[in-house]
Amino acid sequence: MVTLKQLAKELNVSISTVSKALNDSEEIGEDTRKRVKELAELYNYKPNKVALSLKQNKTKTIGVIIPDILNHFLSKVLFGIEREASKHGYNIITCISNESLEKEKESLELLANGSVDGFILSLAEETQIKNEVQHLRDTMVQGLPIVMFDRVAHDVMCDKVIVDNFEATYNATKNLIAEGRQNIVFISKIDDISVGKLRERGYNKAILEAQMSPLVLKIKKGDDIQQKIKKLLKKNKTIDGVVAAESASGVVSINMAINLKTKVPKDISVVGFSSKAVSNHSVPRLAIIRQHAKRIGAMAAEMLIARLNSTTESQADFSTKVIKTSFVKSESTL
Amino acid sequence: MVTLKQLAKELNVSISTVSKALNDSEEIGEDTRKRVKELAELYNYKPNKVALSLKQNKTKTIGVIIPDILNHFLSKVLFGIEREASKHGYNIITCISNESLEKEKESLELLANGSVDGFILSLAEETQIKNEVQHLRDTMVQGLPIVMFDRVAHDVMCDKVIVDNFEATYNATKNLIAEGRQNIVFISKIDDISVGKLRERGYNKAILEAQMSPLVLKIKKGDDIQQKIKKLLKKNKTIDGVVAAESASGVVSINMAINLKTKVPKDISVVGFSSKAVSNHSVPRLAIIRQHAKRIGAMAAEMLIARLNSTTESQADFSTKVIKTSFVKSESTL
DNA sequence: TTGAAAGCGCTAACAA
DNA sequence: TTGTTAGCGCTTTCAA
Repeated sequence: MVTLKQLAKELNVSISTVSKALNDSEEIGEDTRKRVKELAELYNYKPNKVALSLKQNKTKTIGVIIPDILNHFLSKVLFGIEREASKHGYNIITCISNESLEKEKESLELLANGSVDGFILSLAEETQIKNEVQHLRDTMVQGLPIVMFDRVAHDVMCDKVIVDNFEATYNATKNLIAEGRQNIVFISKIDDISVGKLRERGYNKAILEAQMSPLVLKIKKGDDIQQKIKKLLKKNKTIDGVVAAESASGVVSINMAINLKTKVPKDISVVGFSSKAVSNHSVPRLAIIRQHAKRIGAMAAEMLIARLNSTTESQADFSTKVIKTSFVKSESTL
Repeated sequence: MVTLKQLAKELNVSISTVSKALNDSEEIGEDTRKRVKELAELYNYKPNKVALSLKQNKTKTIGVIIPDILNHFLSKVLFGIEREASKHGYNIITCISNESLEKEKESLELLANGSVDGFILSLAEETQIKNEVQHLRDTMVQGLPIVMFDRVAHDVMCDKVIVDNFEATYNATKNLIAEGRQNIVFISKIDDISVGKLRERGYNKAILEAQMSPLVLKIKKGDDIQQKIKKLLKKNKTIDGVVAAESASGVVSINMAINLKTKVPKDISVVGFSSKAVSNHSVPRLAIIRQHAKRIGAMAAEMLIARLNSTTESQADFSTKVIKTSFVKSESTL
């Protein structure tokens, strides 16, 4: 890489002259400026990012820590973050906690050494189970702002972007009830994390309000999801509605129901959190609760960048944005 | 963040003493070393990454440019890269080209200013269509090594990690033929990119060798995949085999066949490139050609890091690793 | 055993 | 209009 020094030497001027010329300083004479710029162009000079970061004490880089990149929702959020960040000239360094508290801590510490200006993160499952948040507080105390999304720690003061999980399943369940469904089951693979619990609660509330009794199927890591759902449907022939906490449960429910000669949506309605792409994986398509993942990511990035740009160390003005889900009907419900 | 300077001041020693003490230099006396380390511990001192990068002229950061993060295969590769990189103390900066040549160029240039030590990338669709590679060569000339994976430019000299696409579909198709299938169709959403073409060629070769005639369905962006496949199956009642270039085509084929009262695998066999997770999205499960995405990512990272660590500017020893696919049978074939 | 000083590449206050 | 200098945080050579 060419440096200012080399340009200066070749042009027989000082380093600062070159620097100023390239930054269009008024101080520099027209012809000098031109000469400098031409040579810089010729050599394809680009200011060294690292030197700039050191000098200006900011890196224009955001640390993103997500629990699982294979999760379609999370990778979509990442997409949203990347797009918004890059729009503002920020890069993102991505770390994957793999649902582990230890790895989350490690990544946070590792990047809190000047590598990034702030963080966007969604908590690891283990972090949520153990409810440990000290590492998050420590990071903020060091002057690195954090924006949490989706799986947030409510007792840490910071900016947050969340989804109306409770309302979403509450409404979805009410919809099925309004269709006349009598025996609605809630199926979830994400029973351990905060958002999973909220979704279950929303379902529960609607069921109890309708004086029905809740029925919940929890699918654990390593379970054969097809077998679990098959068993459930075979055992409970009266099930006529499914609310799924994530896409796999929804899609498999439809496919398995059909395999068992149940008509969808005549005999059973299925609705679940999912994306449009995955909803294609069943015929009929899954009716989906959309989370607007990209918008969540963009919003998180926006909030973080705004905070990084704000001069005032405004302490207590943290805000929580709720991105409302929307319901996309399909042929899997009446 | 605490700096060496602050520690030095508080301890009434020089900056270099502190630096040496923390790096366990032999030069420093036992007790001084201890005092320094204790205070550093107390203040949770961490060496500033940016300063180190500037000094040592390397960032321990890898730039990863991928065309699409919502693609399950690509995000799995990313996962593999991240894990391997982090094992070696490297961070990754992720840019998403969104299949655009322009964005790919931009990202490359943006990071080639000292932000990263090298690149791992998979080409954007547009880059492959226009077959433009100058930006890749330019980057390498600047001294930044590149490792390409999956969608590679064969006429750029660099390390590569690829999949045996041709052989995979050739063998898969031959398997279907061996089952006695007579009318096998190839379905693809990724007709425009190199790997898609290779997969089609593998299918073609097997078909022609068996003296059958190839039948190919191409699904374009924006197409309704369910409708396209439905139409195909309805029109060609004799289709008894499907080779899918990616998971969606495979899964939808099974689901749609069943919807049309075709028995899988009795009347029709389906096999396709996919992952275990997505193969769950049909009953019976899709028989899959596994690409070992994580291993591909890990291998790419390994190759790049090896090159970064090699002192010799060994020019002509670029290598291409082929990660063989494996076939995972299921109930969607005989 | 410790410290001073140079230098990585850059910007900016100040001097000429 | 141009140049000198200091400094961002760190390592390392050389001097004390």
